[in-house]
Amino acid sequence: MRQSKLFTKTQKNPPQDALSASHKYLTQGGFIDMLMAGVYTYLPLGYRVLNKIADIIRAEMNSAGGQEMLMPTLQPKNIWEETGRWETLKEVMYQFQDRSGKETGLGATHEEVIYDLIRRNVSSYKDLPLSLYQIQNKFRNELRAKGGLMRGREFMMKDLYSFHLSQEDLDGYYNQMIEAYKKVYQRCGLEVKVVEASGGIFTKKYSHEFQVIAEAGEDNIIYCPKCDFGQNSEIAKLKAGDACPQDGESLKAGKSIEVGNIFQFGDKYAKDMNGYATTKDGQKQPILMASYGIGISRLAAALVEVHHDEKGIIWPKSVAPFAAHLISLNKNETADEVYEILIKKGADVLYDDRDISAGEKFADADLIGLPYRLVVSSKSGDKIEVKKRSSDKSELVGLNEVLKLLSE
RNA sequence: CGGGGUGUAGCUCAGUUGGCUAGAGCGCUUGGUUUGGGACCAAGAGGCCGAAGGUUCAAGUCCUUUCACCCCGACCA
Repeated sequence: MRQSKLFTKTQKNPPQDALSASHKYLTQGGFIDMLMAGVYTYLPLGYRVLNKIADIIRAEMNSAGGQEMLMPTLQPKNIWEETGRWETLKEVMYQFQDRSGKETGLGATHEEVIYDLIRRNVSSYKDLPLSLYQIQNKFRNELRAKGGLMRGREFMMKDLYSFHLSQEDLDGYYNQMIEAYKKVYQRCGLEVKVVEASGGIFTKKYSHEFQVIAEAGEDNIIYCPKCDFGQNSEIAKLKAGDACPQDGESLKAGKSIEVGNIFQFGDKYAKDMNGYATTKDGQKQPILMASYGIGISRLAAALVEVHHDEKGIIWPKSVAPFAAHLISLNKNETADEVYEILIKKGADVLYDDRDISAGEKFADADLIGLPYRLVVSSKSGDKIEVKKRSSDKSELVGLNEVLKLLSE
């Protein structure tokens, strides 16, 4: 991508009322654009990040047996009435009448939709267990949207639902998903705590949250600084200073960002929505369900909260919108040639070919935060100056080495 | 929804006790000089001062209403 053709430009002045690092840098760098409070356009750079995250999630969900599909956002009242959630969720769900007067809602979550699908399509133990997911925008009428992508009214989410005929089977898959989630965050470059939490108004059963320690977070947790153990302060029986039940380390208290939440519904939906399947020996058994969510747009915000400095974002390689930022200085044609070669070799490069001063290019590169900065100028001769965004040191290397670096 | 704050150019903001044709920096356009950390010169374009109503000879400025955004709280798959 040539930066001269890139839709967005960076802003020299960050939006004044943006306080969190992610809100500030994502806006300033041209990753997102606010349409209304809590509702954002994902601009080309931002959408690339979300897609990188989504691809990692897809890979891990698929290898855990998940099948991707896409459910409707527009939903009828009747299925929500079956579970009583049309009423209990009315604060957070966008509900309205269409022009014929029919009560309709926008999807805040999809248990009702998917369970309706399951009860009509699953009738035998042979069809189970089953794991289905989607990546889609969710709508929640938050009392107060805040922090850019941190808490939106429309936001991108991966939601997976699993179905089982026995609690043992469900437990096993639930634990498998915890491991899959850990892999997702690890691959995205985030360190998470697996936090015990309440099921809220949605389930009486226990649930787990995946929390990233960050000052900008809205949650308070007790956590182990060494392992991934944690408890949400809402339900925590342990205190800071107590010994971690996993490794005995002294626990800490801190603010965190919830980037994932999983929980078991057990047979609630089977009872509310009449979902049963026949077992091998002809018995009718309730189809158990568990839900697993990852807020993708919030995850992107959390990444920025954790990976930034005073100049801008420092994207981990796996989720960066491009692998490298190629910069041409001193109006030389070599940079053009280098760009063409890199593109031909399949490298994922943003090329700053604009006719502006060096300082401006460096400042933009720091703000946008691609993992590698490649400078081609009269000074570098036939070499390329490579600098990691996370480091101050640079070195001159040949084109082949650059290609090797980018393909790692 | 309670508390606090802000709406003036694309962005960040200034605008005095109401007073002439509403300003700056950045960005944008044109021309030129520059080119390793947000360069410089010159000439331009760009505003119903968030909206509606009111007070006044006169409103960006005062009053009322309303809309929007931010922050704290409450809330929160």
